[in-house]
Amino acid sequence: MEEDLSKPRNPTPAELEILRALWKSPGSTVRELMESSTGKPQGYTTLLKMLQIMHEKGLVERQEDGKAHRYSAASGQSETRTGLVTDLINRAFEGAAKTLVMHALAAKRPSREELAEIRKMLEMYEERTEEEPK
Amino acid sequence: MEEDLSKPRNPTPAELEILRALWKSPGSTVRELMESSTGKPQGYTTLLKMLQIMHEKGLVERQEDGKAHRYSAASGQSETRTGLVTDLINRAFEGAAKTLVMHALAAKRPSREELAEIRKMLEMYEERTEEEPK
DNA sequence: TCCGTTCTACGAAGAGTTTCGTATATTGTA
DNA sequence: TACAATATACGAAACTCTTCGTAGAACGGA
Repeated sequence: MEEDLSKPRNPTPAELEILRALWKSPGSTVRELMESSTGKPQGYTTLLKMLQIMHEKGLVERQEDGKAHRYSAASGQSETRTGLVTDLINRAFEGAAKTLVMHALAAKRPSREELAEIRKMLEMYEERTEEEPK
Repeated sequence: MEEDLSKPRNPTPAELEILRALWKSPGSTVRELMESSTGKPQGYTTLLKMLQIMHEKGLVERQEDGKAHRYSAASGQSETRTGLVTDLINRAFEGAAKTLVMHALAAKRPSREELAEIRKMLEMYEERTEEEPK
């Protein structure tokens, strides 16, 4: 099968786990990621192999540092999150963000403060949507 | 590996596609699903095999109808959606529904009407959250 | 220089997902 | 009854994801 290098695909669960660590500590070596890992313990070569594959896929960038490599996420956390949400909205919510939002609220019951923040964002979008009727 | 039949796992992408058809037309036969399929064309036995596997996993129920089987989703659309959203919130948003909601709005720009509906839901949750401070 | 440490590279195994070919049973009809 | 159509069951191939063992290169200290 061909590889599509034009746009980065959404990360798999294990890849996302690694990206989370890289967003927190960009420019980490494999060893550093190993030692700061909080998830389930992985072998060193397992993590290395994942990073090699992610590099082939274009999910991470790396630079040499002595004999080791330092890895960073190729896309920002926000972009990646948007990609994941978009995929889920399309696959499970027929493209309707509204429906996903309703289920998110039902699933996680945000605190009063969080609800207020969401409402603030919402009002911002309401104003903006009025101006651009596309 | 052991099978966990206690709670239904989240469906895979191909499984979700089938579930969407079953929520729309419960009690469908394989042939009916084949013919009403809008996605990419699948072979008959491919779809049949998927349904057999989903039956083993407990994702669908089936009843005999003559020599054929009629399939229905084992869980409702809403439950399944909540499961998928919960998984994504945990894996990519550190458990914060608020952050996912913000990205969903950014990704799909809901219409003015949808925004108003979301805000209405939000206000409902704000009231309820006030009453139950857990 | 030699040895131990630490790194990358490579290959492959195991699990899960998705696809489909083939075999077999059942039904309805001429 | 015999045939054609249509159904399920079964097994395996192709693909992806995840894990890790082994090999070999590079570095630093005794």
